[in-house]
Amino acid sequence: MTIGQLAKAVHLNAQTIRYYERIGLINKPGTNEAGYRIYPEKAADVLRFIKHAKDIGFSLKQISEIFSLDNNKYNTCSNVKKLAEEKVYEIDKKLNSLKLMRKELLNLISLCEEKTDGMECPILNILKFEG
Amino acid sequence: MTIGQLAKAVHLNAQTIRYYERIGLINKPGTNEAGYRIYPEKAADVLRFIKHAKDIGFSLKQISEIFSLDNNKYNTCSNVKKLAEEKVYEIDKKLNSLKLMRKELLNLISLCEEKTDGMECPILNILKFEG
DNA sequence: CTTGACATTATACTTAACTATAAGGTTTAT
DNA sequence: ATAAACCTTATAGTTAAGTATAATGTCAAG
Repeated sequence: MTIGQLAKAVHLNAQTIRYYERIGLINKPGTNEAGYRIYPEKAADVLRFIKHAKDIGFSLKQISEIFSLDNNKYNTCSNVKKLAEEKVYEIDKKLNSLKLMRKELLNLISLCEEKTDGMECPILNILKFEG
Repeated sequence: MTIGQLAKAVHLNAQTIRYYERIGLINKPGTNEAGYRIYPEKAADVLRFIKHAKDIGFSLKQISEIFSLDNNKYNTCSNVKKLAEEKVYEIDKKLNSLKLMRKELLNLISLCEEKTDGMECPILNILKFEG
């Protein structure tokens, strides 16, 4: 498939895909006689993987780290596995931060619910400088 | 406290704090006769809140949205509460994405563990274009 | 057989979030 | 009293991650 078809399939624009190629995040695909990039099915999976990883807060550089093992002659399955395990650990840290933030917000919300007349909004109170 | 002291307390640099003030994320504090910014204790809490929110993937703009209610004469406690509830919802979406990604990674890892001799690394296999 | 929708490269612009530099004023420590 | 370590504003530079533009080539439909 061409870059335009791929772009449509994964909801990215073609520029972005070329950009990913330029920075070495994805491999150069083969081209047809006209020099058009022709992508295999798998390319869409890779791009979806990237989008997904980005959505949850991984940088392109971090995503590259996972992929880069691919270019390394010395990589063994266990190296790759180790990196995947590190990413799981990073995800766990993010999960914990999010859960904490969630709890704090719910806490603020419940303060609001306890608010009685004449009292200032407790959330704003916490967020203001000159309290 | 001065900007330097505040910066040290929250592990940000002073430039960043001034930058936050410039973009309107935080309020201008009062100044002493020399024109030095003098911050109240609460400023550290606010900056910590910002760092925390940033860490888990909120942009400064999104954080501003929470704070901006502060400058709005019409804001009532229930508006603020509503926004906090929306943020909880955003957090929940992030949590779900992260959990999914975690599951996918663990899945890849278990494929590695099932790998037998002569087989290519299943993770790399999935991430390669020309499979 | 030409018009419009695609593709190519190369270069420049944009936004977010800093970070550094310059040119100067103030405070503290010796 | 003078040097170091702070503060001020204003301006410029940086990195990440795109997005847009220009100039040109290719392909498919009427």
